[in-house]
Amino acid sequence: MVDQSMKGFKKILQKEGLRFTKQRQGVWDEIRSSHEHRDAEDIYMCIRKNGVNVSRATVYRTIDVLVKNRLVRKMDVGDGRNRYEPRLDEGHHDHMICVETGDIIEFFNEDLEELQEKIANEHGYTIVRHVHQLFVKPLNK
Amino acid sequence: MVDQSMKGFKKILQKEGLRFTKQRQGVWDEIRSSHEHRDAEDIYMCIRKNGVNVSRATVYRTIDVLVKNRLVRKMDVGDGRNRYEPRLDEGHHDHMICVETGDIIEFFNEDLEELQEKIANEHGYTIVRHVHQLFVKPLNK
DNA sequence: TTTATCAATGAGACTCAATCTCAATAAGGA
DNA sequence: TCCTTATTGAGATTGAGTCTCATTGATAAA
Repeated sequence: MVDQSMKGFKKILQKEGLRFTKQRQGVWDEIRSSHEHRDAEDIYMCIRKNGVNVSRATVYRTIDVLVKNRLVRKMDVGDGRNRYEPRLDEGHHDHMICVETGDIIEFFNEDLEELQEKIANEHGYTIVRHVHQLFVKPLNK
Repeated sequence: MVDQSMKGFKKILQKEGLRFTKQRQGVWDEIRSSHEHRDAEDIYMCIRKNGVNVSRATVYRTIDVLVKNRLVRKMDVGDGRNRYEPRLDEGHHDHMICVETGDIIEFFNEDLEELQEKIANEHGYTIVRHVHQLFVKPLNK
């Protein structure tokens, strides 16, 4: 099986006029390896644990490229540290954040997406991107 | 006409066991004076321009009290600086941010609110608060 | 009024995620 | 191999926001 997402990464580097280095590979490998919503420090530490020598600067720089090219999604959870998740082929979703446990639950609702666009249109705009986070607590208690 | 919102502010300070001082009054007066979405530095500078001697520390501390007691709404626009707007009696709304001009447009849609709660319920949660921002661009061009 | 008590303030130190600098290093083409 | 140019990384810097603590101010008790 061909490593499709690494191919896509190489294509993006090429498009951006950037070289393929083991540091950049390390960053993308690490982010791809998990569907969790992780912060830059966590990603940085894990790459080093895997034996790839990399600096924080390079991690941030590479993440910027990945975010720009939609291989990674950046999310601001409101605690000062951005979180990152790979955008493989699952399609769009938003997040629900449990205020009691910190759990992050993904959700997607087509009606919601349509309604948002409709609201923007009514104001003379079209949506470029959106941030939608529900801070929630469990129902049963 | 009685100054209703200043009364509310005094009541809140009392409830929190805090004294009514001219610095705190200055912060609330300044935020109340405009419906714009301003950052702390802007609010701080304006208070000083109005002749009230206050420090950044006091501005931040007072804003915290106001946010906690829902007299002020804190919003993270994603550029590192939080914005604040007074919560007078207009009720809830979300924001649309124009990526071309930086304009912030307020909107409210009942269906959207209901749909969100429904989605949370389906996952076994209830909404405590939510962040919903549409980053948009003008339709006509 | 005097004294005691405790909250409030503010200047500046500090935090911490993220960005920037720039000398050293590595990649890739000829 | 040599050469050019991008990349890297250690550490400095930034900037919003928070914290410290000595001083000030308000209130209460006597």
